Amino acid sequence: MRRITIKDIAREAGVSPQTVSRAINNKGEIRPQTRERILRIAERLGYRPNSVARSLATQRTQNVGLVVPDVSNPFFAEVARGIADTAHQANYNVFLCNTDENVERERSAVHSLEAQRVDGIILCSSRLSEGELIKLADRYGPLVLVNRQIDHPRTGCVLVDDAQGTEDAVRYLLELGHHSIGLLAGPEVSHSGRERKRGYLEAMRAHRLTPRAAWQMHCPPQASGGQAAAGRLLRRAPELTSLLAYNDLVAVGALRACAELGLDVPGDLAIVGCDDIPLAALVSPALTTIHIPKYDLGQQAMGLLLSMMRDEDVPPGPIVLLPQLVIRDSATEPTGGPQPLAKRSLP
Amino acid sequence: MRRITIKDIAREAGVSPQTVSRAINNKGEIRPQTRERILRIAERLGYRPNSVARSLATQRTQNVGLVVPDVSNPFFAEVARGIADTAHQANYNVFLCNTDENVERERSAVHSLEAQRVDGIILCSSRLSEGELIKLADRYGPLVLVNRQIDHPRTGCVLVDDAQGTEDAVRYLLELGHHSIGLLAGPEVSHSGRERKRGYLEAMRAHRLTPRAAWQMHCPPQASGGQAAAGRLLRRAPELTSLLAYNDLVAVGALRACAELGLDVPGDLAIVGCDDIPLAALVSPALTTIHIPKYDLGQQAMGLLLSMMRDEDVPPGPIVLLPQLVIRDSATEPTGGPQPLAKRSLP
DNA sequence: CTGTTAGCGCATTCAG
DNA sequence: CTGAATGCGCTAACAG
Repeated sequence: MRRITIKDIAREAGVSPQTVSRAINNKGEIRPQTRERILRIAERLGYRPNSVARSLATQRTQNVGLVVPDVSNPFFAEVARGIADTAHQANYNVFLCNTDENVERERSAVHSLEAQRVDGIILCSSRLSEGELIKLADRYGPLVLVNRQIDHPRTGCVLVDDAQGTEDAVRYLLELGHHSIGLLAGPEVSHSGRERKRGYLEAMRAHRLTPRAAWQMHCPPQASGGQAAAGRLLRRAPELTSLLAYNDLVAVGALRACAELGLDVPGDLAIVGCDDIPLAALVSPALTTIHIPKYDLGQQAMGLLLSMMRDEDVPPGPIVLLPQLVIRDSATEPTGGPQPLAKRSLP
Repeated sequence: MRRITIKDIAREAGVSPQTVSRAINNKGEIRPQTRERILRIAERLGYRPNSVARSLATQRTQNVGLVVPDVSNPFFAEVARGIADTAHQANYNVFLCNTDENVERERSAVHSLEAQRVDGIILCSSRLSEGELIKLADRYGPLVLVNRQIDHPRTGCVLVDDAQGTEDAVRYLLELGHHSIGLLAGPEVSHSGRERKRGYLEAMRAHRLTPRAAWQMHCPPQASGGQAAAGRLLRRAPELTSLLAYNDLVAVGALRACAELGLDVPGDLAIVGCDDIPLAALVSPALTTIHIPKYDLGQQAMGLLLSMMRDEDVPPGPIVLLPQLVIRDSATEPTGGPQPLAKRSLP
C-alpha cells in the first residue's frame, strides 16, 4: 500500500511538487487560491506529510528524547506529563525511554536517541558519570538534566532545592514543639537522598541541636524499606517524637510500623513525608509532606530545552524550583506526656 | 556541527560508502577483516547511524506510537511500562502521546504518529468512534487496541475480562456471607465501567438475587467521587454490608466515607476495589481488590503488534486477559449483628 | 508567484 | 567480496 506523496498531489493539481510543499507548509509566496486548491486535493487524497523525509531534508526532527528511570514511578510519571504536555504544545513529539536505573540501559537509550537525531534530550536522574554527560553534551545538541547538575554551555539543569525542603520540614516540626526528630534517609547513592539528609542536618544545627547518629537510618525508598527501618529506629531511639521520611512511600512504611508498634500517628509520633505523590493525600492519616513540584519540573525542563533548541539566550546556571510543605494530618504537636515508646513494653 | 556519516568513514577507510553500510548492518557479503577495520574507524570517529535516513530508505522506522489517556495515571503507567519494555527488547522506540481522554487530542496524536511513519500504533482506551478506528486501520499499518474492540483484519485487540473480575468479587463476597452488596459503578461512558457493572449484575442474578437500583450508584473514578457516592449510598441503603468499587481510588474514597460515618472496615462494611494499583496495598486496611494485569496488558499488546509488524499469522479474535482477586484486609465475613448503619443515628 | 535542480544519509538494486 | 548508480519524500536555493 503506497502512501500519498506530494508528487501525487502535484500531478493531480497540475503543479510542481515544490508548490505543493509551499502550500502545505504555508511558506514562501503562493497564491491563496492555488494553495486552497492544493490543500483540498491533499485532504481528498488523505495525504499525510512524511516527517521522516522532511526531517532528513531539514536536518531537524521536531522530536525530543525523554529518559527516565521508570515512568510507572509516580514521581517520574508526573515529570513526564509535564514534559509531554509542554512538548506537544510546541509541536514536538517525545520518545520515551525507561532505564530502570541501569546505567547500561541509559547509555543505550541515549545512543538510540542520537541515532533518531532527536533535536534535544532530557535526562531525568541520570546515573551517567559526569565525564560521560560532558562527552554527550559535547557531541550532541541541547541537553537538559533534571535532578542532576553539570557545568556545560550546551546543557541546562532543572533542580529542586531538596535540602531547603527538609529544612522547612524540620523547622516546622521544631515549631510544633518536637525536639527529637528522626530521619529515615533514603539511599546514600541518590542525589536527592544526600541533599535531603543535608537539609535535615543543617536545620538541626541551625537550631543548635546536635543531630544524633542514633536518630538516623538509611533505607530503600519503598514502603517496605520504610517500615523495616522505622521499626528498628523507633526501638533503638524510643525518645523520638517525630520522623522525617525520605519520601512518601517510606513515610507510609513508617505509618505501618507505628500500627504494628501500637503507636498513634500523629498522637504518639509525627511523620512527615516527601514528594507529595497522589498516595500521600489518600492514606490515613493523610501525610503532611514536602511537595516537590514534579509537573513543574517537567514543564521547566521542556521549556528550557525549547529555548535551547531555538538558540535563544538562556540565563546561565540551573533553574531551581522550591519545594513546599503541605500540611495535612500526620504531624501535630507532641502530646508532651512520657515518651511514646517508653510508656509501653516493647515486643 | 556536522555529524559523521558513512561517507566520512568510507573516505577514512578507503572504501565505498556501501561497504561501510554493509559492515555496520552486518549484512551482505563482506570480508570480516574489512568489517572489523571499518567498525573500528566508526567507533573512533564516534559515528552514530542516522535512523532518519535509514528509515527513509527502508520505509520502516522501527518506531511505534503509544497513545494513552494519561501516563501519570498509575493504571496506564504500568501498561506503558509493559509496552516500552517489550518494545525496547525488540529494538523498537516508542513515541508517547497523552490525550487526557480528549478525542481531539487523540486524533491529533494519531495524525502525528502517521506523519512519523511509525511501524505500528497502540491505542489505549481509545475514545475514537468505531468508524474512525476502522478508517484508521484501513489506511494505516498494524494497529493494536487495548481495552477496546473492533473487528478488522489489520487490528489486534487486547482486553481484560472486566465482567469476570467483578463476578469473581461478587461471588467471593457472597461466599463470605454478604447478601447485600452495593456497587459504586464508575462512569457510564467508560467501557470498563459498563463491563464491571455487567459482571456485578450477572453474578447477582446467577445467585438468584435481584440487583436493586438503590444499591448502585455511579461516580467519577476518583477518591473524591467514591467518597461522596459512598456517603450517599450508605445513607440511602443502610442495609448494605459490602461494597464493590469501580476501582481502587473509588474504594479508598469509600474507606474515607466510612471513617466519616464511624463505620469500621471490614468490621461493619466490606469493601472490594479494582485494578490493584500500588496504592491498594498501602492504605489501611489494605484493599482486597481485583488485580488487573496491567503490565501484562502492555506486554501482550506490544507482543501482538510485533507479530503483526512481522507479518506473522496471529490467531483471530481478541487476546483476553483474566483479572484475579487479591485478598487483603478490607473484606471479611459480615459480623451478622444489626445492620451497621441501622444501629447508629445518622447525622 | 511558480518551476527546476540539487541533496539530506542511507539501503537496494545491479555490475564488476 | 566490493563499487556505482538510483531513489526514498521532502525542502532549500535559485531561476524564471
